[in-house]
Amino acid sequence: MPELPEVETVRRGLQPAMEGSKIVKAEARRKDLRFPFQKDFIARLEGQTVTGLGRRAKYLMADLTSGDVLLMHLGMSGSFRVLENGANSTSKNTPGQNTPGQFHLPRSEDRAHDHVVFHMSSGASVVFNDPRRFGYMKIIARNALEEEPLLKGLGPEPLGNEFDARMLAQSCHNKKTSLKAALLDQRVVAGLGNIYVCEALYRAHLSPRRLAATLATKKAEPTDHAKRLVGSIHDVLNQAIKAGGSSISDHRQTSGELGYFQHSFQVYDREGEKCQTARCGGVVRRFVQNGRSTFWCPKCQK
DNA sequence: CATGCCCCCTGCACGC
DNA sequence: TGCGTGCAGGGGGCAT
Repeated sequence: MPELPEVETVRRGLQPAMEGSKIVKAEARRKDLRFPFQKDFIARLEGQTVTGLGRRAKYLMADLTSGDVLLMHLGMSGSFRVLENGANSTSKNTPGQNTPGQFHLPRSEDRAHDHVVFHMSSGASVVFNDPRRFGYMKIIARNALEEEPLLKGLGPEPLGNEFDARMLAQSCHNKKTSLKAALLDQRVVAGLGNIYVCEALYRAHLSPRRLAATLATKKAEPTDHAKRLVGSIHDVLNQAIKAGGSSISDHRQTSGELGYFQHSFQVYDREGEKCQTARCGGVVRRFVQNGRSTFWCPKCQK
């Protein structure tokens, strides 16, 4: 599921359930996700109030009253869902349904691959589900965030103020890789993934095979290509966020609703289809680049 | 240092 | 129906 627009959609969905609420109980239902949970993972969560839920690149970051930050990554298949007034609710318990002090999900809501559950004082339960377990959670002291290896090398936010054509040209002018590989590199710009890189390159009419360095002049000044590309990245991300992200396979918003930006893909997963660019007449092709599928129109992306 | 490849894991679509 | 193969939104770790 999760590139920047999907993670941002998740953040907005979790905010009402988590911000300002206390984590009354936390459950880790296995010993690891991609990495083992820290030994004190549960202890550092229970009793803490979430004061804010932010996002950096594809990471969610929950600020806790203790001064810790809960870092969460969705990997390839991670998703959250919010169960309002779940069986953990202390104020709205149906008599006989729950033993006081116990925290259970309604039977019908307990699914395979539910690995982490936060029972919030609001009565909501926040459930992390991740079949492939490429996702992970890690608690970091806020004053140690700057040294955190997982975050350290991240480049600028693509929708942030520092990311512009000048900066993109600057970070690409010495690169020997393709434009596709450069945009997937989270140190160049943080938050794009395979779908949105394909879409942005298509919309900018730039070939994924083009050398990244061609975004800059010899003096590392941005070319028109760089300016066009930054515009396309902004456009595609903003449109996707507005659409609640993309639901390919089973990505859901936290409410369970589907995102719908997948219907707006112009090249991704459209191999063999006619190019949508006016008067192009090309056909969308697929090839493997750095081990990942690239979709593009060889006729109008140069 | 930069680059590219392998691999972690499960589920699903496809061809036979 | 069942089985084998390939592929999937990411990115850490390692060889080159």
